[in-house]
Amino acid sequence: MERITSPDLIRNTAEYSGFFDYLPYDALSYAQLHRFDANEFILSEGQIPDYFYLVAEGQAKAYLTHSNGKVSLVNFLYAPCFIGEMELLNAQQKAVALQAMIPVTCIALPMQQCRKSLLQNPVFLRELCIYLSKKADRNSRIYTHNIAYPLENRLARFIQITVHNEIYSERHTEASEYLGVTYRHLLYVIASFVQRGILQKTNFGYKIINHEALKQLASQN
Amino acid sequence: MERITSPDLIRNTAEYSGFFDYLPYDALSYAQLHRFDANEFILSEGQIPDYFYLVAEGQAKAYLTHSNGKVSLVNFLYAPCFIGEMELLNAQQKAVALQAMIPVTCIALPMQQCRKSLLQNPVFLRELCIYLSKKADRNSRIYTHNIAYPLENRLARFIQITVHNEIYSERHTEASEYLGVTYRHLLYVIASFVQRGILQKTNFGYKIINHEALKQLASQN
DNA sequence: ACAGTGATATGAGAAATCTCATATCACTGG
DNA sequence: CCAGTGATATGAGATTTCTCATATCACTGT
Repeated sequence: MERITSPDLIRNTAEYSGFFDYLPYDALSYAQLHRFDANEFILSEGQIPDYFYLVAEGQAKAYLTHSNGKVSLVNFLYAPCFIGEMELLNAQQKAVALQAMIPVTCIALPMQQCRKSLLQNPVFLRELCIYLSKKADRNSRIYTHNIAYPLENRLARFIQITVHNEIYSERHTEASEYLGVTYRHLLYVIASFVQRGILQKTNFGYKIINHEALKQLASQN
Repeated sequence: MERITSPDLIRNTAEYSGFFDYLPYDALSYAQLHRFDANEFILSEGQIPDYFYLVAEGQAKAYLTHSNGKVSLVNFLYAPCFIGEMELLNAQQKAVALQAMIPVTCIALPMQQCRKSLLQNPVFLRELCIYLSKKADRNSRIYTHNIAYPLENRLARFIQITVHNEIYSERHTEASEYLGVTYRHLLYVIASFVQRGILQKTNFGYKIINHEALKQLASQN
């Protein structure tokens, strides 16, 4: 983790990410930038964070470990988002692990110094409420969809969400974790999509050939 | 739905439920009580609520309809909780349907008159943040558990959560909806529990006979 | 009393998903 | 260059879960 304390850089980042509009001025005066490399752990599981993070750039994945030792991917976090809000609110549960998937840049606010100011600021609290309510809603819908549909529909949807330049290139290991199925089963369904002329394997991923069929599968929601 | 406007009754309810401590006084002056009978719809799907509800008593279930017409149970709501927070925050997504499972009593705050006051009150906003963050966390853990474990573990856990006086008596229709499995499959696993001496069928539900075995199954998390 | 409706219960075959095994490829560090 | 590691890919059998069908029970309203 790299720490940056240059006020100009912090301010630029805050403005660029949109966080500047609702951060109290005195909280911002304590801010640092924390940069994490890809694959670095932003937080390990159960760790109590010293900083409230506003994720300005990057994405991460959240893990939790079940009591039988099995590790599950909970979800992906995409900037702009928050990390540590439960601890900020003194409402902590056992923290999940967070691992950067690509380089991640956070505006880091030390909790001790900033908690009071943040928790008395209605502008900030409203934004936090909006973020949390959307997060809760989105997760509920994802969860409900996952329970209701077989993998082929869920994968189609996942492909639509993650496709870039017509190419689906997520790591199967991560996709299977996220979709809650075995690697083998994911591969089986992908092979089925290829056999059905929906996807075509290329050197750098899978190209979507039949958008309509994919859309049909994805829209079973 | 029954409306009550008696200030004494409203105040008593607010105090009893704990909501009184963080409702702005001026919001409370607009409050009503709304009472819903069991099975009554508190909100239908997609309905934009006129009131922000603080659920003081009772429980409800939340449904959403997928694009293929399939209806899924999203989760159960237990008092004390909120209804309509996304609309209050002007962050509405398509609303889920909410149906009372038992009689439900809500403190009803008209959004138009109360929004401004509520959204400027740090005490209220903090409570809302805490509620939303716990809700998001709890849902994520439930979702992750559901994806990671087969039905027998999930059912064991569900039984532990809902058992009353040693008796599990949830309606199979609701349990199967909630657990995201077919009725038949739920019945199959329950029959398996009975055959294994974990549960015993009685006239009014299933009695837990082997607590240790149930605990073992439930704690695979 | 009876029809209608929702809840409960079982059997059987089909389909989705898991588990295990095996192999190849790509990248990294020594 | 090579060993180690993680990612990708396939086959096959086992297990979990779904679908369909059927029947009975309990309750409600006419």
